Amino acid sequence: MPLNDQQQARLEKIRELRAQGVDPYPPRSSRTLAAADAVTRFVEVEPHLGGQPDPEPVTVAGRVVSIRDMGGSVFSHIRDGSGSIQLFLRRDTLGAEQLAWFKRYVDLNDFVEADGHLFRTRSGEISLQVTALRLLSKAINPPPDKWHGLTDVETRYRQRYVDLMTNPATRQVFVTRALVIRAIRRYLDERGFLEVETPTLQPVYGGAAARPFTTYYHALDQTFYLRISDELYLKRLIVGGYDRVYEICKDFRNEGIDARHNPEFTMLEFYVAYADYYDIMKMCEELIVFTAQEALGTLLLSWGPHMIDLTPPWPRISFREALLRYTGIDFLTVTDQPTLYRLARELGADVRPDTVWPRILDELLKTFVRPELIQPTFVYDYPVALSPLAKRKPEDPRLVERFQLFVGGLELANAYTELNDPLDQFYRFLEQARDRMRGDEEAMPIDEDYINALMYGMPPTGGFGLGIDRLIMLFTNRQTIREVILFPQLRSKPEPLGLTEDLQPYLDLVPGIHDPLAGEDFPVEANSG
RNA sequence: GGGCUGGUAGCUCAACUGGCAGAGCAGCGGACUUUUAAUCCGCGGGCUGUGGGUUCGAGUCCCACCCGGCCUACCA
Repeated sequence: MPLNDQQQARLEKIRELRAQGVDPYPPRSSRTLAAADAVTRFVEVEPHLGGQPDPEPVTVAGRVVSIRDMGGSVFSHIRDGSGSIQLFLRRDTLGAEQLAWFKRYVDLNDFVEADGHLFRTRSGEISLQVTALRLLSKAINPPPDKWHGLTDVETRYRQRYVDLMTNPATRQVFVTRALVIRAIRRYLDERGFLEVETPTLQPVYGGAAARPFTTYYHALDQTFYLRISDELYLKRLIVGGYDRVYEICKDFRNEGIDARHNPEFTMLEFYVAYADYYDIMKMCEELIVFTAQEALGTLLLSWGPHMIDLTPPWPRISFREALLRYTGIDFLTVTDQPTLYRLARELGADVRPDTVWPRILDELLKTFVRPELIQPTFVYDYPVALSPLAKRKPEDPRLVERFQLFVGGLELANAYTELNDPLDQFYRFLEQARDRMRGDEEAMPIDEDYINALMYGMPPTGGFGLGIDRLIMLFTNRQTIREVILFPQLRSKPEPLGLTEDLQPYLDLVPGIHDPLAGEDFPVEANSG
């Protein structure tokens, strides 16, 4: 597929510029003010100017995002990271030759810098009366539709750079994302937490129920796994004597991709010695409220058709009550699988005759409870079989001290009083091993070293995990996790963009290259992105 | 994995029951010295996702495949 007419025209302009001795990609800019700062400056000095342009020369720079050619004058907006400013290129000011040069060689998407004087146009827009203009970087690809922007979802994800340069809303999502993560760090740092880094490549995976990605470590001649969780490492650090640790990291789960799941996602986990799950619940509430205030400045969130109010305290409902309320089933009295299965089927839950008892409970929670929990809600005290790393409730060993936070129908956080009894932990691992033998690929393998760590003694500890991506979804009102991940996972395209072939005729435009390699018959292979 | 749905110009989208593949923006040429999606005149631009098939004739119908989206399943 050859380059299109617009790309060819722009490459020809590069050829002409090179021939004129103009570098289309100079190494430096001499910008003196960001676009937004230039506007601010003019607002400040304007009262003293008596309607005249600011006599102080300034230089602004940015991407050309619009050009309106009026003949003897041209209006053009340029945009940098701070914002945008209008350039006014006037034949009388710039000179006929420079104006013609601009019209001939500058296209949308190019980066330019302009010297000139700030002033206000008749229609009231603060602009730069341009006295000189230089090309900073020549763009070969034109921008998408100036009014609709780029809307094709696939292209938006595959070529996120185009999405970002076109759609301000997309840029804002990732600004919010950064603010959220910054606020989380601040909250934890101010409370004496130690930020740590634990292995991404793990010889034994654990801390969650999921299929891992597998890789091979040549130097060690051994199979490794990309972490599905950092939980077991962080608790080793509690054993080691740190009282408060946290890590924000990518976890990897080799599972389906949908609106709430990306195989590679960002998780916050923190652990607090001498705390239990009630303490953690309180911190969870504080952390999310703090983060919303810092990143959004409000506790009221639009979420699809709903308004979510994060004002604490958030309601707490036990797993048992929740199930009772939304399904009428009391799981503490329905302890046999066949009866639970029958009741679940009567409610219309998608369970099979061989679905094990705890999985049916989980299915009921997901189907009937979770979608109802739009306002922030803690569900607590889970059945032990669903939670192999959580401590049992002393007054009822069928339950564990665990809670999950649901907001907007999303499972946002998961926490428990950590199981620190090495023998009980060993027993839970054995149960997992049994499930594994029965074909549950997601059951955890036994981690002997972790048991060994617990055998050295771990203080009573509360632990917490938060899905950062889902929190960002909630804060930015995005219903798809892909919208809050810069480069979400997509299947590779079978045919590449074709640039490897198409660009070869233009290699002579690279300065200093006398032997362009293009004539050599090397295989045309490219990443498809 | 299953169901539904989509892929047409650089971008956003049309094209009835199978009958000459179109528009807007962008581009190219021209006019215009305060515009704001500038305006006006003119002109180019297509492997209709890929490969087969049916037909006098396929963007349209059939089959297979590729890549998306939604739902579902899986994801304690």
